Amino acid sequence: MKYWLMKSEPDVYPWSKLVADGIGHWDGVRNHTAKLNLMAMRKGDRAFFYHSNIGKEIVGVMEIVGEAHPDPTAEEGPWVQVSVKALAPADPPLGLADVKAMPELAQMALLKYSRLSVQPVTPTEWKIVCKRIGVKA
DNA sequence: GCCAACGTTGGC
DNA sequence: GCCAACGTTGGC
Repeated sequence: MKYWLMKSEPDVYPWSKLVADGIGHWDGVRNHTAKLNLMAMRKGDRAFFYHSNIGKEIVGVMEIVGEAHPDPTAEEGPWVQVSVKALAPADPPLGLADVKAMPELAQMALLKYSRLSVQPVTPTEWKIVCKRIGVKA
């Protein structure tokens, strides 16, 4: 199983909307590195839901329930989306400032590649973050 | 509102 | 193929 972190601006698509929807389609990704990560996802992988811009915190955990397939919102180019399902909310959420304050998370892509919207998380990082957000890893 | 990082575009 | 200009993301 692989682990990921996916960003969404909460005024565009917040965690609460995914919870309400049940299953969500992660579309709109227009960056090649992010696309490669989407294509590497497999059913059963887990991902953190991160609110960018507003909140700047990890707010929940998702499961990948549908592997990469064509993104219908893409007007040109072969972009892809995946399907996700909310598993558990972060209680409490883990803010960007908290991540920065934890030396053991200093290598997270969240800090190193701050503009990448779909990024991998190592199993070690996954475990550490889960512990902090009250979610069973 | 500003700025750093970084991707994309277009002239040459 | 290089690089300047420009656009976008996202933190502060």
